[in-house]
Amino acid sequence: MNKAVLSKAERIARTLSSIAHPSRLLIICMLLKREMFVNELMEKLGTTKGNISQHLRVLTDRGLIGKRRDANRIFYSIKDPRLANLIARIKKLYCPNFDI
Amino acid sequence: MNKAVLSKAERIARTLSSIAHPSRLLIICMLLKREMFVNELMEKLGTTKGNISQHLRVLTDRGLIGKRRDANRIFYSIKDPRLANLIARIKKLYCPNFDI
DNA sequence: AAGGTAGTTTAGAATATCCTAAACTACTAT
DNA sequence: ATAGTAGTTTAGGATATTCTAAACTACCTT
Repeated sequence: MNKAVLSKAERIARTLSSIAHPSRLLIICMLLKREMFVNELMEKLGTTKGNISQHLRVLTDRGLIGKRRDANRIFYSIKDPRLANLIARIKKLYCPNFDI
Repeated sequence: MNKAVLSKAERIARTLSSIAHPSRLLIICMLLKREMFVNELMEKLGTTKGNISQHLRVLTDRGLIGKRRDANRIFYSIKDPRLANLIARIKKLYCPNFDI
């Protein structure tokens, strides 16, 4: 197997891995509706701020989401709106009645 | 966060995880073109048969691929052809020039 | 400046994933 | 029956993820 192909597969796999976690998938789904700040996400997901912050960093590092500060809140949002289509297709294929 | 929603997110994440590995992603891409048996995949990916077999089991357990035996070869193939659309979209989004 | 609110980072333990090597099973051919 | 081919399974160690708890940074208000 060609080396270039392998490294591309690695890149895609790395990006997919960032989506392939229940909390991060839910974060993405919520952010696709509107930008949110950490405390909001924390309450919705029922975990700690530290944990949310770690997941947000994974998504930020992979370039899926971005952030902006407003006073002492930090708002997160989806960077590429085409992600909506991908998520929609994933839902449709693997969990048709998943509506969040 | 609703418990039903969480378990659906877990199910989707679990499926995505099975795709989110370089070797398994490449296996899926190759199987989307035609069914293949283990030795073929092994040569293409340049790894051991044991390793390939383990990856194939992950994909089989998640229901992404199926198998049939022909003599002493076991042919693997994609179960749901709609997976092609999903993979195509993933490629387009995260690695436009990934052509395998 | 002091205290409160919002978020990040770090350290560490628990768990999961991955690869290798070797043993094992299933089928085929002679 | 024996040997060869194709594939699976298991055991293990190595590495990566994940969560929790606690410390830390940044901004705001009074």
